[in-house]
Amino acid sequence: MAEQTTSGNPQQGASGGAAGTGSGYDPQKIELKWQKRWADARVFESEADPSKSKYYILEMLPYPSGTMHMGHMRNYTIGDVVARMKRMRGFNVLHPMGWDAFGLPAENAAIKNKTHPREWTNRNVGEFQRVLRRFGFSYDWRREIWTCDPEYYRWNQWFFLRMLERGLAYRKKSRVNWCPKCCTVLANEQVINGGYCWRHEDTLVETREIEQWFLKTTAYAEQLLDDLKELEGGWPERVILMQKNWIGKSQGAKVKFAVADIAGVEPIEIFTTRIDTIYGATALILAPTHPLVSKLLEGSPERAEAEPQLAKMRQTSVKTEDLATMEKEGFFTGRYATNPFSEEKIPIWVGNFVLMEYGTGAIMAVPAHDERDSEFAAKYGLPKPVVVVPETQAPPSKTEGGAPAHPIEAAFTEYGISVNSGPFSGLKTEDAIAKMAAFAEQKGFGRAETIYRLRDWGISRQRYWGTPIPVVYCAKDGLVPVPDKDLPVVLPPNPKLTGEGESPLAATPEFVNTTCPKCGGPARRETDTMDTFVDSSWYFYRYTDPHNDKAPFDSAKAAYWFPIDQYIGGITHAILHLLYSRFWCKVMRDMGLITHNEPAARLFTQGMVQKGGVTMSKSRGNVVGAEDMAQKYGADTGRLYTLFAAPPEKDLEWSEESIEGSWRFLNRVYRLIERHAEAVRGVKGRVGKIEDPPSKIERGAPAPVSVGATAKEKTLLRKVHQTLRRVTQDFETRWHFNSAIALIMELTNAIYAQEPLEDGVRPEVRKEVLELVTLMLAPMTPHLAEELWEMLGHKDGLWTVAWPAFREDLARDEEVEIVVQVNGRVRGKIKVPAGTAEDEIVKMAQVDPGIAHHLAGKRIVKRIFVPDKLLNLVVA
RNA sequence: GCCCGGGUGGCGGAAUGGCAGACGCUGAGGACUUAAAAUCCUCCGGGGAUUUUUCCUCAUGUGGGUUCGACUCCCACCCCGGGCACCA
Repeated sequence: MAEQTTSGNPQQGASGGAAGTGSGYDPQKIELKWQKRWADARVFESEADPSKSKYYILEMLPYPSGTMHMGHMRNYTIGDVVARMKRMRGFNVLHPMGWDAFGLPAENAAIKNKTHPREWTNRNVGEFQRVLRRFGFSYDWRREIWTCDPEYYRWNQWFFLRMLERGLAYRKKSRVNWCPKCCTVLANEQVINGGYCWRHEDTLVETREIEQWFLKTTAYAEQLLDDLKELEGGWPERVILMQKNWIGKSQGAKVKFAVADIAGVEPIEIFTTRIDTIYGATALILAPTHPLVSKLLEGSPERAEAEPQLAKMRQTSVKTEDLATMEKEGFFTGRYATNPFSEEKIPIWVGNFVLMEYGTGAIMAVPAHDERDSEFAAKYGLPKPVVVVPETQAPPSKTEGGAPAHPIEAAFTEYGISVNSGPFSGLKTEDAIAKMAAFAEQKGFGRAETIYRLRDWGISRQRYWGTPIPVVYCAKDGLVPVPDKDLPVVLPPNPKLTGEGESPLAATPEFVNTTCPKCGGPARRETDTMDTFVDSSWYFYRYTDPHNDKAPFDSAKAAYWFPIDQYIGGITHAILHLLYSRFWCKVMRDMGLITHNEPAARLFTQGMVQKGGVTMSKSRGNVVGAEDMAQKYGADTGRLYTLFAAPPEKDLEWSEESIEGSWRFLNRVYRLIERHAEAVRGVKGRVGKIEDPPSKIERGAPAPVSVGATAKEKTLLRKVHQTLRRVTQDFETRWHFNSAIALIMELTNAIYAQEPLEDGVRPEVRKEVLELVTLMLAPMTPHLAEELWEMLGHKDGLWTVAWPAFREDLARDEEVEIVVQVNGRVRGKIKVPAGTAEDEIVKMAQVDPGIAHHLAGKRIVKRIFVPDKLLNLVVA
């Protein structure tokens, strides 16, 4: 930003008045002026009103950290354009903003600077607020939310208690991901790149066993999957797919294998999607962390050899990315299990590729029909009996037992026909799966079952800057929920934050020591705080009723505003935030707070802003500060460029050179209107108001000159109404803001081409044209548009004005250019009055010298005619 | 490995079966100016023909296909980005 010191510098141009750009466009002055007017007129404040059509548009709430840069602004700019457009379209728009204000960075900063996390948070929120206001976004600031406000997080606690009552919150000891830098537990989803902390991408995550609080997201697995259907068409396909994969539904069967030879050991339960291949199982393989492993090794002849290997497997860090390529390793436990179908004894192994977290932590190995098992079997010399053959390859006979003459090399994993499978031989795979599962259930050693990859949501964090979990532990009464009337359980004001050892709350006696709500005796408070994804799982409901102190929100208000009509945010939240929000919504529905199934009807994921080919971020040091931007060019130029440089869903490469183009364009528009403002000021202009019905808005467009219009006037009116038609489309249906801006630029160029307008264009036509330019820009560059609107002689602010309706009669072309092709190649163009008949155009084409010589000596065998557009003559 | 995106001038991008490269940036030239900036105008994919006007031809990652006509639809492949991944 610094090296631009030519006198074309907009800052000089702006502050120096007419110098620099040669126009009086001074964004610093007009932007502040209009922001103040909007605030004074309370333009963006809205209330639930069932008599009005509502539109709830929401951008994901930011985590206020560091400097706000143009990467942040893209999200809000897109949202603001849509919000303002919908306002102009007469919708009652809810467009709120708030702060994801709890979280680790605040606490880490506090540790580093020996301050309180609140100070860091306050400072950052202050900066973010200032920048968002500086950009003129149309938020209803009365609804602002800070998630670290006790009046907000008390409802996190309230929800937690409700979930506890419903059995959706529970405590269990579990292996957790522990980040040594954060000194806290991470959710599985916060472990990225196969074993690294999501905040410290260079820090390997360890595992520890701790008592944790969980929310039972798995109880809703089927609904979370099923209701994705409701989102089709409204959410990006890939987000739906990512959610689907994350939930990971898998239909199969669980089967119990009895352990042979040793008494008192419970059977080993495996999960398989291919129970039909069970006659081909040549081993059971357990996860290294499977609870039965030690029991099996006890007294086993293989124990001495096995134990060191087991120890090694258990400690190997779980780097998932290596997992996929890692050599499959295993060892024999010295024990055998009985295949309940074949009664065969098969060896029990332990394998490093079997995951305790998925299924039952144990599998049956079927080397002939599974890739991994095949690989494993090859390495350790396990047999590979074939039990399924392709349907095309007719089974020789219902052979009983015995492997085929030659072992197969590759595993056959497709469906086919069962062979060598006892009474199930000869069945098609689908039938075999159904019959064998039924058989297992009938005999009591198994059943068909559906499992999910989705796991319960671990919400415990051993940190200070989050929502305290509202339970106490009493020696007499055990775990006791804090009664609603005692909420919120507030954070102690002066914690000792060291970043080491136990959690800060545990180290604060005045917080920990309390009395039992049941017996009044001494008790200890829970010292874990909640994952901040809890805060963001329902904040958009609070916006509908932000100051309610009786309930998280009023159901009637939520019913009016919900579902969110348009949610906008980064693809980075495609899984976690959205999945948790969907879960929360379903829980609230089951509690009777709301009636809908899904919180957001439409989701838009905008692309990232990059500089130098990488995503703009503070840590990469390639940010373009939003405030610097506003100071140099003004907010409107920043907004316009962000919209113009790329379509909103694609990544945007920031270019200091290109932005000059947006700045120049706005100046060009300003000069144009400045030049004609005086002459048109007294003329009657547009009258369409936001609250008017569509028919009146249409009439609001003056029909100034259908009689006696000059050629210039016709050209201008046609161009402006054609532009309006296409821009309206780009805004409403496609969100192609970049091409909408291109169209307005083209229009501006066309107006300039007709200068001097005084010569042959009456003031009322000039006014119509300039007003439409202004209105089309209004959602994108609202400050400039207000200023221009005022210059054009309007007393009422633009916020009272409706989006204009285009006039079909004015947009229609009188003369069109027909493209003439011969055999599909363009050979000429003919200008004709609109609506000219095909035959006529063919005649003209045949005598057109440029076209005629392509037809010479040939016969026209076919004609394709697109009225007012194209004629294709096929010749032979 | 599987699943999504995407590949168009020097650059960002436009064109949802009908003139490929709109619009903007960069660059070149011109006007204005004592000069510079700003502003305004013109040109700007490759090759070829032509004295100019102009005409032909190739070109949207590669190779096929459908069609009167393909950046657009279909098939195969290559490359780039993202997601998932011993999921039993």
